[in-house]
Amino acid sequence: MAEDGLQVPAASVARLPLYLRCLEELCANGVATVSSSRLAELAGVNAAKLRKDLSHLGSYGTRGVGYEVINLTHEIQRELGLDEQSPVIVVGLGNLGQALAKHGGFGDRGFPIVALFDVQPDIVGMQIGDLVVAHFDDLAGIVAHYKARTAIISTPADAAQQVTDDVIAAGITSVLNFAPTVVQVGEGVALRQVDLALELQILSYYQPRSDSERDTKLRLSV
Amino acid sequence: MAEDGLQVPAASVARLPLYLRCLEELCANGVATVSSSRLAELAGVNAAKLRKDLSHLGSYGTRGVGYEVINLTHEIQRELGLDEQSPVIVVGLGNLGQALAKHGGFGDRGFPIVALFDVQPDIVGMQIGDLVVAHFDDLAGIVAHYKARTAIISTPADAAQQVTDDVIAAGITSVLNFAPTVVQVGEGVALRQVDLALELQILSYYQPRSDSERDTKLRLSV
DNA sequence: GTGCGATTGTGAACAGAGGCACAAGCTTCT
DNA sequence: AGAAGCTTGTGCCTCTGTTCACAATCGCAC
Repeated sequence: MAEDGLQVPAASVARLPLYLRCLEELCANGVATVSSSRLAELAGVNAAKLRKDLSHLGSYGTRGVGYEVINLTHEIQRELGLDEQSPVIVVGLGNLGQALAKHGGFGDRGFPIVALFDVQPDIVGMQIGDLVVAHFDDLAGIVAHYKARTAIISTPADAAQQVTDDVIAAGITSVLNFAPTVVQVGEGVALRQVDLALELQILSYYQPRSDSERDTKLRLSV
Repeated sequence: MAEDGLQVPAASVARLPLYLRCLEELCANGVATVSSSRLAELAGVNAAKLRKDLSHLGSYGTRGVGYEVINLTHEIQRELGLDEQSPVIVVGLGNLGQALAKHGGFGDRGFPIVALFDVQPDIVGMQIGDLVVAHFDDLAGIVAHYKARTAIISTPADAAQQVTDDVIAAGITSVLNFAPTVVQVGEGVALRQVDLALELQILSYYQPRSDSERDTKLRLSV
């Protein structure tokens, strides 16, 4: 089975980029072949789970040997649709937005940031890295010009939904939302939400505590 | 059942802060009471799931009426251990680290940033917001002084594991890792990992594509 | 006080993800 | 060529998480 994924489970999809990152590191170290157990160790997951994840995109391992690093890298990239560069825009250039715009990790991984947008007069026109912040009113033309399909939203919470609607109207089909609010998108648009403060609050629960009526609660998060 | 959670499922714990954020918004708008269906709508989840999540921390709703916003807010905060402030340190003040240090969202939610660390000579001594970047060598004393228990790691990938080990040795029990690498922590230390580029790669999979042998793949992410 | 409409809390069915364990298959050594 | 030793791919079982559907319970009106 698992000919050519009719469907890769969401949980597997979320781990594929992780494997990819590990493979790239192995490649940089000149490793040509890797076993599932070794790769699983690097990724911090169970070896059987890793093999099952990889099996969803076909049989690219060799029994008795392992996986060819370069080959597997390419197969994961293909499955994820990372064969070609995917231009990204950033909307909202406060502290976080500026950091994201300057962050090299996106361009390195096939997501070059091609345009920045804001509405604040003191931010529009500002140079950040190689780019100059454009006004959000000019969104549609610029998105079309660069054929950008992905938007990073790092606006204040109260603007996020309107901005999301606008970028989708301009042709964006993937949205990564950093604004601390839930945004809604229609069919055919992919969405992921990241809230930094939320992560700390989740961690808080797993802090060893003895204050409350609870005894001890030490557990590892995932 | 669900007297006082012997154990709240991890999936529920991860959603509680989300509900909290929605409740705070309702509170700011002067709403006193909310039904599970309304709150679920705001949080973008199923109403039954929300009720089950809340049931893990006791029965704080009123049948026929709903939940008292203020009361529920407090109960979730208590369950998550957010009753008191939890000081946070940031290690690694590159672009992302600086943005996180200046980001107001942490302090507002009970996680005041009390110290910043780096090792680069041109960064140590720099003023960021109200704080001056300390040298990582001074970690132990400063962590002890502020009784900090949470660390945000935003160093380069190759330094992340060593830094993690060091902050844990200094008394940190919760780690939020932004470095693009998997770090290991021992028993009794809570860990969450956030990789921004990884999020874009996951989104990439759900982009409508027709290039490959795959037909159409439009699905909503969660 | 009784009845009615609304909403919670939860049992039970269902779906998805995780992990063990082993057969299948490759490579190497003799 | 045959045997031995790995490692993959996967069937099967378990466990966690999700969703439905409904009884229990509340406030309110009359």
